[in-house]
Amino acid sequence: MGENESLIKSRYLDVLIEIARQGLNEEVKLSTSRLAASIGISQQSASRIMKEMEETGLVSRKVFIDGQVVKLEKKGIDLLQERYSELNKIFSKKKLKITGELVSGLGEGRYYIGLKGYKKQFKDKLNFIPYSGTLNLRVDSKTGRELQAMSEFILIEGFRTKKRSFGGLKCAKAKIEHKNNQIVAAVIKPFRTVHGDDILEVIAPYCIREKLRLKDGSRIRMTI
Amino acid sequence: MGENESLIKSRYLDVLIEIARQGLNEEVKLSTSRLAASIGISQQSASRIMKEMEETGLVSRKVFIDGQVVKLEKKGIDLLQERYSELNKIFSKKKLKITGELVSGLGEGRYYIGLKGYKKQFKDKLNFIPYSGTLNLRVDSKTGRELQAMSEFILIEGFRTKKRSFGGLKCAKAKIEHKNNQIVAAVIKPFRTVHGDDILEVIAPYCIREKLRLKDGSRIRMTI
DNA sequence: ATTACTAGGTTGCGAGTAG
DNA sequence: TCTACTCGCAACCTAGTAA
Repeated sequence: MGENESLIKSRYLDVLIEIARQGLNEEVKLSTSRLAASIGISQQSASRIMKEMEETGLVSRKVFIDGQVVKLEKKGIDLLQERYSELNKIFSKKKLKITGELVSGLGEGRYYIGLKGYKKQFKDKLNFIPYSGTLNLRVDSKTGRELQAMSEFILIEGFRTKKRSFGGLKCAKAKIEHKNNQIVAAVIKPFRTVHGDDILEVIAPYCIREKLRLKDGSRIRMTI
Repeated sequence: MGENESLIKSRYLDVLIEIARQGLNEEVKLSTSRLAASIGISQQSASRIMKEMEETGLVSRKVFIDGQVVKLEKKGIDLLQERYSELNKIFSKKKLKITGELVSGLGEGRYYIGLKGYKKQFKDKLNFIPYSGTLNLRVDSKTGRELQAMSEFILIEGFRTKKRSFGGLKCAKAKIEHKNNQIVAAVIKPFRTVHGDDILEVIAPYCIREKLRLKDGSRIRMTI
């Protein structure tokens, strides 16, 4: 029944790159033995793979008695571009440097963070179990908005108990900088909150306020 | 005899990317089944592959009874970065747009291009057999220098006959733009030349001057 | 010099399952 | 849940070779 086997073998990517090096939008001469040598397989395998890639529509070929020319097809170029943008996302993550001033909260953070419905998600998604309490930081509102504009948030889902429902929140892993050390933490942004953009709620595996002997007005630096 | 098998399987790259998405320099939780699901293999294969990658030194792991955390090692990050820069080179090749004015040459281009020692290399490396003659283009010297500064040249080696030796040259594939068509060509840059940076010698599969009915002073546009 | 077939060995895969 | 073992079978590899 010839199922639509559209899974692309990882190996194909090596070949696509090898072709692309020589030309992205043109026919290039690439013999099976040269390809074989450059990606470290046998000439026979190179031959088979190029045939497969042609069948899959990644490349088109013109095979002659004394060689072949090959050209990347849209599907092949798309695959390369997808990989490129994945890697781009990984390596060009721009770090946000934030400086803020410690302020008093209302103390309700302590209550919410402790709830099981959130706690398990924090553990799974942030990779630490937060201390039951939040650190409230005042930042200038430009920085606050920049943070809001960030795309890469981790989502913590809301949940409901018999008595009431609790809203979701998004958060971003952060590192608090302190005497050349970095302390793992996270900024949380509840979807429903009383705070404006200029107040950040920060959680961490333990009580930062005590650990770093901070008091209201202390300045804290963080990277996100 | 346990040879130093340091060939990296293509599949490993998929895994490295998957880890890197979650954190480049930190321990991340990544269960074998979640990895399996996200790159489209079985849990068993994911388990085997992660073990292999640990042995190869691409990642380090801490395996617990109920999961594992994994962290990219230098070798793993290097591999990702290498790939990234390969793709970067491919996609961020900045195209040079050149406009020039046709001028008369000394006619010696015709002689050199025709020599077998060059001709075969042109065929192999440029993918066309050039018409025996060059098109001389005057460009402004800023453009000329930009071209010289380009990194990606194809090298044509010099050679010697019984009588004399002929010097090498570098060249760059180019497209001549003419009435919405692009004509394959190449700019050649002999290492020893009488021309300054402001004169480009262009070769093509046929006589451009006749084909496009050009005469001295005609303006030509090219992308490299 | 090419491409690519066949043949037979090797590696990789994942279902089943233990811990 | 988790990791990871065994094992049968499928996929993949390359040497030899034809064209």
